[in-house]
Amino acid sequence: MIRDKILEKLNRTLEQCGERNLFQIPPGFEVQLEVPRVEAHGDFATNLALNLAKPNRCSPRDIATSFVEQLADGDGLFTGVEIAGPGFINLVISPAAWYEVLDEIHRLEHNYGRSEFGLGRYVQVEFVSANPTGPLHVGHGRGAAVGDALASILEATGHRVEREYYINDAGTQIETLGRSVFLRYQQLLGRQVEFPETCYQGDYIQALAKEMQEVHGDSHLNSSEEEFLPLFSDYAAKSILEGIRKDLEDFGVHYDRWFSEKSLYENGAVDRVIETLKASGNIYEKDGAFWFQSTALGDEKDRVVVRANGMTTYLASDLAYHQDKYLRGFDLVINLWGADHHGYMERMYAGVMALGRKREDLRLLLVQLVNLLRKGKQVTMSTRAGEFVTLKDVIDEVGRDAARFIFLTRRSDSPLEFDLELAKEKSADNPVYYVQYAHARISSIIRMAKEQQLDLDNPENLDLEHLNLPEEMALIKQLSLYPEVVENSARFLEPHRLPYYLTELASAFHSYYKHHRIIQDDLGMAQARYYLVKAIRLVVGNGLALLGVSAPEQM
RNA sequence: GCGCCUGUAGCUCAGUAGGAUAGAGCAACGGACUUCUAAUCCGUAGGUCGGGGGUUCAAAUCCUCCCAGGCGCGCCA
Repeated sequence: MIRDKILEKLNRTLEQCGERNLFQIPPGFEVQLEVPRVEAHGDFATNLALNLAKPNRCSPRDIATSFVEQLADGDGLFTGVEIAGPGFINLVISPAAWYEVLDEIHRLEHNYGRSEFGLGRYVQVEFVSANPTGPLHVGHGRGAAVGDALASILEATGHRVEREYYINDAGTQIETLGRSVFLRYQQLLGRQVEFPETCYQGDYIQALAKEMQEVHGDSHLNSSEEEFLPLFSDYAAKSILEGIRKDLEDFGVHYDRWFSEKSLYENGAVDRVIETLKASGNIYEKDGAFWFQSTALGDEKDRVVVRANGMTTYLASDLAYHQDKYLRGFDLVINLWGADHHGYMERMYAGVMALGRKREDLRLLLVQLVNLLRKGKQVTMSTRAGEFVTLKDVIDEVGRDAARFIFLTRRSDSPLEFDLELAKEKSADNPVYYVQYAHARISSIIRMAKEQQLDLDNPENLDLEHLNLPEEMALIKQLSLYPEVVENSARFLEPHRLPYYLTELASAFHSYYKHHRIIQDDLGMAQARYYLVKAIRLVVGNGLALLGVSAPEQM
């Protein structure tokens, strides 16, 4: 990579400067290299002289001058080195070095953009994890898109990744679910019973009740709670979970593991983690309950893990769950949570630390709410009343690619406005088509070249010197940034960087396409441009793949 | 009251690890299809980066106070 080459050169020069006592270099000093916003400032710029000025108590420009004098350029990487402004060193890279980017892309193909950044670190991404008490809604879709893309990006950067869904199949909400279905079941059989507001109101409950009636007839009409509850709860949760699983599959999200909360109770993991934390002094008894002393680890108050009535809280199973994660060997555990859980974050970090891990071994990412709109007007949703737009509805209406792209084109911690009408529009209003269209257009060029039986793929007579337009150089530079974009998305756990990059790349391509012909009589020129556009297609395709969005050859 | 998130163009959002003159899309206005896909392109206009202070050679970015919006503060999940 060009960036690495430059950095290496700069660091070597810096070392020389130190050896010759031209100026002092503080220990741990790192050279910063950036792509300047303004073209006139070169292809790359470094502020090293500015940063070294203070420790050396002399002017940045003097440092820059002695540095540049030492900067040997044997291999002709730079065609310009300039000191500018307060002391920036601006570097212009030779076209030959830029052309190598295209060779690299063609050589690596689908591996272009992959890196060893993660060094085999074993990472778990747990996302969606919606309670199996109702179908997935749009908000879950956002979590699904973000979690899945993030996992893919981490994979691409050398991490070993597992995608996991945590099933909250224990606890009161599952009992409520079973009770809800049972009450509807009774109603179906003609019994007048009251259906409390605390029960799940959605139509899907009726459907489940009907299924129970079909299988069991009226044999449970008079069952006691002890009898009906496990049966109805189990059936409903399993059935809803199947629906969730299918919705996610249809959305293109595949999990490596579905982890049952109930299993943590059944195999004693919850009891074990409580005992462990008691032994380590992190859990104490007060008022008949057991408390996790999370304040010692940064939380604002201590939290109950075992209630006075002997029941464990949600935190207890979550502690067991996270202990299990680390026992499975994950170096890093990432959880995507709905924004309404943010009050829960500190105790979870505290929990992880109590379990002997570092705070950084857990990363909790909040996915903010989705505001569903139709033609700019808010679509009202109320889970309690059972009125919500399900993920399935949205996918059916706007399509999987558009939905995923829109979910990913916002930072996940800021609320998202999702306009159903806009998402369906096939225009530049809708960036997903804009990016896909670039891919389709290039595919079309390739088809055309094949139809005309043009020999554009022959490496023998490929001469990249034909690519000398400013917009061609700009495109190559943009392509060279792709690996960094992927790496930074992984580093900061911010998948949204990728769709932005792809939109910009597509924009540069569309403009280029409009103004210059690829296929043309000048075969040398045609061949060079063909090489360039095919590289663009590869990068667009690679990027879309990471986002879980298809890259169509025709639109 | 306390905590977290957010505040950038009319709207939706970017802003790369503190860098040089703050960006894109949409909407508005004006243009471009006998050509490899017009789901496209070109141009114009639009800003006190919520506000005040501070740190720095340099702040949308870091610190602090204030304002506004969202969410959360249970022996609930």
